[in-house]
Amino acid sequence: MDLTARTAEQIGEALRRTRKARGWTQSDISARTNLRVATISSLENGDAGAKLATVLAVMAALGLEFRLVERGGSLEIEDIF
Amino acid sequence: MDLTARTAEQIGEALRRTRKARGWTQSDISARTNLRVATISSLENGDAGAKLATVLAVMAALGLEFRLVERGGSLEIEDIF
DNA sequence: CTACTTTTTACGCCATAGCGTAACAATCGA
DNA sequence: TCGATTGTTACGCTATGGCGTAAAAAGTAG
Repeated sequence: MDLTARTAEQIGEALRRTRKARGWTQSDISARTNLRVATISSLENGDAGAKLATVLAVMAALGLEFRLVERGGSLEIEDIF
Repeated sequence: MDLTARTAEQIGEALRRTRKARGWTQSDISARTNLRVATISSLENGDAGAKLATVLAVMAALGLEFRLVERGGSLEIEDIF
């Protein structure tokens, strides 16, 4: 499961996929973040207008963190050693 | 240079670091994104209220992309093969 | 110390995120 | 097939992001 994202749609997809992988509902995320289910829904559907705080809250609830990497940079040997 | 981020502050720092590494000014980013210099400044200083679109625009200008990874998950062997 | 560049902050304005609340639609299990 | 859970959409409301514009503050080279 590669969770690379350059767009709000890709971030939303990644969040939804992770949530499903955890077996959770949007309501579960809502409870853990104090965000409304509607907000989670909107975010998962790729709302680019969402606030960074909102994204970070959901990420935290899912136990995820961001890594900012060079575009297309798919695991080079220097990254390992 | 590890660009892992869980907070708006960390994202801002990562963006600023990358920009400096490219030898660019906020004004350069502004030109490439049509965002105001003030907006770039605010973002680099950790504005959690920033819009996702804003973050993504700056990321694109810097040639960066997001990777959503398990918290603390620092390169496990399964990620390589 | 002085000019120039870069970054930060301010003000008025408009657009919209996320809230409470609620209804509606879609998905799923028995 | 149907009841129930889950997800999407809507309305009015308040708060605030990012805009244009501008000025002040901080950093840098000479």
